[in-house]
Amino acid sequence: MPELPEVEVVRRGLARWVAGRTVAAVEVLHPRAVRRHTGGGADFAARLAGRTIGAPQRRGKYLWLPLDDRDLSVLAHLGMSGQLLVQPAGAPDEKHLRIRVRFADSAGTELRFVDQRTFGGLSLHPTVPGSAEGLPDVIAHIARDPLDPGFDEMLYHAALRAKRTTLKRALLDQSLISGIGNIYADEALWRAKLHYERPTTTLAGPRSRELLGHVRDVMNAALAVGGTSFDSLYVNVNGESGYFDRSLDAYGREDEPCRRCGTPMRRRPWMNRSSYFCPRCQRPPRVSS
DNA sequence: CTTCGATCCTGGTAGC
DNA sequence: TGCTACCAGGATCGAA
Repeated sequence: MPELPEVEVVRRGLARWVAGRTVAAVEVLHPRAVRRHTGGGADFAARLAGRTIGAPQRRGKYLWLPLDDRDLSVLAHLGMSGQLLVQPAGAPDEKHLRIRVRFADSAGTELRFVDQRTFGGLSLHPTVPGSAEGLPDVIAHIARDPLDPGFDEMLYHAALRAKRTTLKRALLDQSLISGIGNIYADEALWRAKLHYERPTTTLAGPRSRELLGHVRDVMNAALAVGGTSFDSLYVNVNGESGYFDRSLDAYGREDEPCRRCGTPMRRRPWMNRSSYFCPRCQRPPRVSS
């Protein structure tokens, strides 16, 4: 499941292998992969052809490629299973190949969007006026992520505490703080010894800063390891958690001993997914919702 | 306005 | 063995 660290690794791969190249032709093989593009697949392909790709950018789990005149950007979201691969033009199509981008140069590689579950996709959007990075207008509401130098920490802490919700819901709220998904939310909460259902209103400033620190730490740790699975013809993305899955302390560890206290970890159904936590280190709030 | 839950999708696997 | 049911989950949209 690509969250911020995985998407950042992909961004770096695109920066190296795709930036500066001019698009020759685009092939949309599955309409769902361009469903966020209002004009449909043919329009997406026509508008992208002939354009030159600028420096890839990222905010949270969103990735985008500004185009030459900065009027439009290609927005990409990997969803749950999306991959952006740089492959030799002659390589056999992947089973779930959804979009192919051919280039007008002699490098011999093409960009492929492969996505089994089709939660992800590509689309073209006007950029926010004055945005140097070519921020697509449709993601202007997405908060900056905790690794962004422009992340406003004071604003975040105040907004978090003003929410009438629970900690994990808030961590997953991309308009409050972006880039966190189910895996890193559970990891950060475990590190902070906080229960996922604790009301945000009860989190005092110091604890909130501590939690944010753990979010950053776990993401940086994952990023450091994720970078190693990169090679030249494969813009990373193993869709999985990369090498970091061996370092997870909470996610997926039901019945395994807590790495701090040895108590068996628990899994609880939560919002049509799961929450993993240590019942001893992460005590539930007194008044549970 | 804010919060909450259902829904989209497909492949792997557990269970019968 | 072959089938069904369930699980993974980010973002969106409509309901409360």
